[in-house]
Amino acid sequence: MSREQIVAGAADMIRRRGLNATSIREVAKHAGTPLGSTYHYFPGGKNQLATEAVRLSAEIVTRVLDKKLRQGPAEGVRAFFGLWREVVAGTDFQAGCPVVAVAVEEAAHPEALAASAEAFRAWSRQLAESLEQHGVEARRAAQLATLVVGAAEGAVVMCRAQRSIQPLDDVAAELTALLESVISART
Amino acid sequence: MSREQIVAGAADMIRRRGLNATSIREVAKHAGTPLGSTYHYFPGGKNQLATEAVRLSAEIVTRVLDKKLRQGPAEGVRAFFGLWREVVAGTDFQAGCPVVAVAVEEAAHPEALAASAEAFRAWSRQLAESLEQHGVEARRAAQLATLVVGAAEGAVVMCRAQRSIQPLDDVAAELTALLESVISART
DNA sequence: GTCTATACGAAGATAGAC
DNA sequence: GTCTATCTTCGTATAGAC
Repeated sequence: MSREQIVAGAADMIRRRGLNATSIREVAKHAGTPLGSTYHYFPGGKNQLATEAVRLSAEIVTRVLDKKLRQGPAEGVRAFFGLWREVVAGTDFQAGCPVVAVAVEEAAHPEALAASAEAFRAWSRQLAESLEQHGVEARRAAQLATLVVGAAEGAVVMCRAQRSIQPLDDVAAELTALLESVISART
Repeated sequence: MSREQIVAGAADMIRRRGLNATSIREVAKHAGTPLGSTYHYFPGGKNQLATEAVRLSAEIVTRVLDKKLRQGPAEGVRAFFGLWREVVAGTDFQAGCPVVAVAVEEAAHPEALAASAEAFRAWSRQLAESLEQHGVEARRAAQLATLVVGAAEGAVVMCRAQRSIQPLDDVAAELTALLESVISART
């Protein structure tokens, strides 16, 4: 089983149960590799594994965003919400965002926390740049981008707790409307 | 040490480290009570303690909201963001929302998860009712209320990861502006 | 380089002495 | 009713046989 599959498995477990409930033992078992091998690939232990899991998850979202934002910020935001909707609904409300899970449980894994911060920053910046390219003033674009990322992440948490997709859909509806009005005003 | 202080201590540890990293042992030590006593007061074990911690935290916010919303939805939203700002900034980005922590780590604590869902629902409903009373149509009011709660919670997570209060302030600025425009349009 | 076996600590929970 | 002592399980991590 390849190294990246171990990381992907770890990311999946983290987004479902959280970081602390994800043991390296279980990650190894899930990947079909012995415990010792896992430590051979990840000498940094749990910290390293969590960090790479966050980075991998962040990159997947970044790539989708990068592609969709070429069709404009509205399309990018739609895709961003679509991604989270798929994760939450596709796992029967079992999974959320691994970046959030790591950020909430911080503590003994500083590098993983830094990777979380970087993920949020990367997504926000992508959205903000796209908004700027469509005429939104820089400060406002940054604010709106943060709002989109924060609201989506918060809505994912609410959806899982309430076992309903409605929070995500509600938030997506409000934000797409808001962004459309902001962009059309500047066009 | 009173029963409620044990719960308050647990809530504080949960919002800092997360649910799984909060052991009953440490909660007991922090409260100055022996481990056995804690199980005497909370025979349901960790599930019960987590559930009560979430409910207590939820009620504190509910009470503030209830009071501030009498001065209108804008004032309520301002207070809501103010609360979270105080928690995040006042702990040097160490603490977040215990309701989110429990929702993200789900797993073996179904009652605690249900309490989280109830907390989100209660806050949203309070905000939605206030918006309705100020002329916002019911469906829209519910959407906006969900947006406020979700965005605040997501921003809290981002603030902790990035060790910056900016996400919360950005989101608050956007949402207060949005709500003002919605309300003034209906007045 | 891969994996087995194990060291060591801490978790949830309980039994039972006071 | 209060607390000490302990049971059992599982966590991270490593030593060292193949």
